[in-house]
Amino acid sequence: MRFLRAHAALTRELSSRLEAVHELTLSDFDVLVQLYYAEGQRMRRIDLARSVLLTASGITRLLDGLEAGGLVAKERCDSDARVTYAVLTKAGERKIEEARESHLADIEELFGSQFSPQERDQLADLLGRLPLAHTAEPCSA
Amino acid sequence: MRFLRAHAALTRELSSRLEAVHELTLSDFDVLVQLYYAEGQRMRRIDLARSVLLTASGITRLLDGLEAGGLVAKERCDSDARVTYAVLTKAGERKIEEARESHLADIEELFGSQFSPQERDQLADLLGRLPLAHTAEPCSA
DNA sequence: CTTCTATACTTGAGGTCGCAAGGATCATAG
DNA sequence: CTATGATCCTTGCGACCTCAAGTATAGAAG
Repeated sequence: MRFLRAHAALTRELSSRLEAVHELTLSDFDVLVQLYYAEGQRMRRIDLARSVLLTASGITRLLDGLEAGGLVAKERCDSDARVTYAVLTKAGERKIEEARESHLADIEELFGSQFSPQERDQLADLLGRLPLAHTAEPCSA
Repeated sequence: MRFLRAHAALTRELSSRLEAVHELTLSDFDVLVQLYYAEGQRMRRIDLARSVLLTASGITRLLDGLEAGGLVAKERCDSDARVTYAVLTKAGERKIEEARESHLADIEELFGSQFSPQERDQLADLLGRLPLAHTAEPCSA
C-alpha cells in the first residue's frame, strides 16, 4: 500500500514540476537520460523501451514527440535494416543537462531529505531486490 | 530510479494478474478495499478520491464502471445534497473478499518473498516517511 | 532459392487519468 | 433575503500508454 501511495504522490509531483519547467514528461526525461549515458548517445529503440519499461509502441510515440521537438533524431542501422537508433541531438543534450539539475534538486527535496545516507543505501538495496527491477542502471539519477 | 522501475514493473504485473482473474484494475481494487474497511462500507466520493490518490474526476469515472458492474452503489447524503456516498454492495463485498485473497498471494510472491520480516518493517518505515504518502491507511493490504 | 520463425518497428483502437470548466449546493456576511 | 465564496461532483478534451495486428527485415532449415 505504502509503496503504491508513495509512488503516485511522488511521480505526480515530480512530473508536474518537470513539465512546468521543461515541458518534459517523466518518461521523456527518463529516455533522454538513458540516451545521455549511452555509448555514442544512441540506443536501439527496443533496448530503450526495455530500459525504461515501456512497450515498443510506447517508445515509438514518445520518440515521435521528442523528434518533433528536435531533442532526438532517428538513425538507420547499416548492419540490420530492421533497427532504428535514437540519437540525442545537441539540443537534446542541452535540454537534459538543464533538466537534470532541477530534477535532481526536486528529488532531493521530496525524497532525499527524508533519509540519512545510510537509509538511502538501505532503501536502494531493498528496492533493487524487487523482481523485474533490473533492466539497466548506467545512470546516477 | 529504482523506485520508478520497481513500481512500473510491479504494478504492471499485479495489475495484469488482477485483471485476468477478477476483471479489476489495481485502482478498482484499491477503491473496493477502502470501502470494505470503511465504516458502514461507505465513503464520500471526495474522501475516496483522496485516499487512493485520484482526482475527483478520476473517481467519478472509476465508480461509473464499478456501478455498472453492480459492485458499488450511489447513496445521497441527507444532510448535504452536494455529497454522494459510494456504498459497497453485497456483490462488491463478495468480489473484494475473493480478489483480496489472490491479490495478497501475488503480493507475497512478488514482493514479500524478497524480504525478511524485519526488512519489511524497514521498507514500510522508509516509504511511509515520504511526503504525501499519508492519506489513509485503515487497511491491512 | 524458398519457407518458416523470430525480431524491430509502426499503427489503430481502446482504456485510464488529469485538467479546466461548469452546475449545484452549502455557509457566511452584509 | 441576497451576494460571495467554498465545496462536491460531472463532463469535454487531450495526454499517455497498452494490446493486437500488420509490415519489413533477418536468419536458419530444407
